[in-house]
This record gives sequence, structure tokens and C-alpha cells, in this order.
Amino acid sequence: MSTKALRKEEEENLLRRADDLCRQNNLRLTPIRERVYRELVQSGGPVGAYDLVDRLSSEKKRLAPVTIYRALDFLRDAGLVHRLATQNSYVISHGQPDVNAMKIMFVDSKTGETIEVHSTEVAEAVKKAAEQAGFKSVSPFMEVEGEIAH
Amino acid sequence: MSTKALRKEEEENLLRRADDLCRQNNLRLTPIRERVYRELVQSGGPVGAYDLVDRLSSEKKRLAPVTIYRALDFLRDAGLVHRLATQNSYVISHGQPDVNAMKIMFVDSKTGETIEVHSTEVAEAVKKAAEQAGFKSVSPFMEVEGEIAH
DNA sequence: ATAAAAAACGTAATAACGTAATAATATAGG
DNA sequence: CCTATATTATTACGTTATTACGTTTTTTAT
Ligand SMILES: [Zn+2]
Ligand SMILES: [Zn+2]
Ligand SMILES: [Zn+2]
Ligand SMILES: [Zn+2]
Repeated sequence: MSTKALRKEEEENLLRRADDLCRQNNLRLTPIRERVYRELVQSGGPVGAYDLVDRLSSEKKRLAPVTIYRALDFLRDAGLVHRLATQNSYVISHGQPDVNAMKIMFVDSKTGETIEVHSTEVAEAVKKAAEQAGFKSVSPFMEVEGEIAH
Repeated sequence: MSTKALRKEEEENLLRRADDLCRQNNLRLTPIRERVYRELVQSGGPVGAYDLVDRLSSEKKRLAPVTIYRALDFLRDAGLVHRLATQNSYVISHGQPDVNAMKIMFVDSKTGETIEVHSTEVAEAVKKAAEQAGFKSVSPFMEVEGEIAH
């Protein structure tokens, strides 16, 4: 099978999973929200909010930034999308939401390329450090900058 | 000794350390840079760049944002200040720069309050995860959101 | 079915954050 | 002193995110 076809299949998987997740949690994956999610899936990496505005706007209909931000907020709340604070961009979340794992987004400082890794080891170590700091709970998402080994 | 006096003493310690560090590395802690650093020290927490603009501007002399950003860039490069990407703010760095430790900034999701913890355990776990992700090097700074146990 | 309530969306304006370009000052080494 | 380099000032511009308010759509309860 061609890589293109594979990517298409992966795409459909993600969309279906998103759909299921929303249905199970009584969340409404409206057309706009799905379009934003799909665009992030297809891009295969982080995309800025205003890039999404451009990509999802047509000649006839220009979407407003707030429309995109609202959709992104929904997707983030649903755990489907991460915001990369260091990059001012947004990226889909891969992998099953493993409750005990820390979801680490490694961000290449130069290219902005991202790779997501889930690690229970990091989760535990961070939890321990959090207790030391007097934090009772910590976000299961982290962002770490670094350099990809090319 | 009063807590106020203690804080004042801590303040002076930090200023002195910053001064020493710059001297030892042939970095110039110019008046503006020192004022920015001092303001961050005195605030005792994260401060936004434009807040710094306001606080360091007087009636007669209004500082331009770029002035603050440059000072912040210097302080960050010197390792004296962290940028909190999730908060769009800046905060002083505590503790000796332990090369083998991950410097974790825990950020309270509600108040923005921060506590810094250094952990070699987290550093190692993250390093392992980074290798898994194909990253050859990672930043020694992390930011983790969570909730302070009050 | 109908009315009330809640959620989502459209539109416009604005706030907040950050950078570029250029010129003026200050500093350091020969 | 002279020159190269670093720092600062000022203005303008670009990007990112939110607020306000009214309308439409969907959900919930009667
Ligand atoms: Zn939300
Ligand atoms: Zn994820
Ligand atoms: Zn720098
Ligand atoms: Zn630190």
C-alpha cells in the first residue's frame, strides 16, 4: 500500500476516534470543530491559529479568528489537541489517553517539528517533584524543547 | 527578624549573585537589565513583559516594549530568568544551575503562582523519553501546570 | 408541540504580545 | 584619539488572542 494511502487511513482512524470520543462524552463535534481537527490531522504537525484561519477560509467565506479559537478551545478541552505554548501553535494529540502516563511533546527548537511520547516513568518522577513543590496535581501534558537527531 | 527584612535580604542576595555571575562570565548587567531583574525579584512571581514596561516607566520616561524584551533576552541567556510560555510571563530562576538536573517550573493553573524544583530524576526520565523520540538533546527547563495544595 | 434555556456561531473591534528597522550612545581595545 | 562592537532609544509594524454583543441552532422541560 502506498504511503499516501496509509496516511489517508491513519487520518480516517483519527477522525473516527475523535468522533467516538465526543459521542461517548456527550461532546458535540460540530462541522467547524471537525474541520479544524481535520486540518490539524492533515497538516501532520503544529499549525498556528491564523494559519488555520487562512486554510479554512474560502473566497466567499472568511472565517474570523475567534471562530478558530473557539474550535481549538473545544478540541483542547476534549483532549484532542495540544497547544504548544512555546510555538504559539496547535497540534493533534496522538495515542490513547493513558491516565498514568505523562504526554510529552518534544519540540525541535529549530524546525518546530514535534514528536509525542507517553511515559509513566516521567509521570512518576514529575509527580514526586510536584509533591516537593507542594503541588497536589499536575497536568498530564508537557512540552520540552530540544533538538532532533538528524 | 521581620519577614520583610528577610525578604529584603533575600533580594540583595539574588542581586549580588546575579552581579557575580555576570562578572564571572563577562556579561554586562547594565542599569536597565538590573532594573528588570530587580523588579522580577521584588515581585516574587511571574510578571508579563508589558507589566514590566509599565512598572519601569516613569511619567517623564516611557520605556518601549522592545527595551524590556531585550533585557529579558539577556537575562534569559544568562540563566537568571525563565520565560513561562504558558503564561506569557517571566520569572526569576532560583537555585544553583545544576547541570544534571531538570529545572521544573510548576505553575498554578489558577493563580499563576510558581515554584521551581530541580530534579535529576526527572532529567533522566525525560532524557530516556527523548531518545525514544529521536531527540539528541533537550532543554534543561520545563514548565508544568498544576494545582497548589492549599 | 411549545416555550424556555443553553450552546454554538457571526461580526466587529480591541487588547496583548512580540519584532523590525534605524539612528543615537556608550564601551572596549589598539 | 580612533575604530569596532555592544547597547539603547524611538517608531512603526506584525502576530496572537480576547471581548462584546447580537443571532441562530440545539437541547431541555413543560
Ligand atoms: Zn475551554
Ligand atoms: Zn497526547
Ligand atoms: Zn538571546
Ligand atoms: Zn532555575
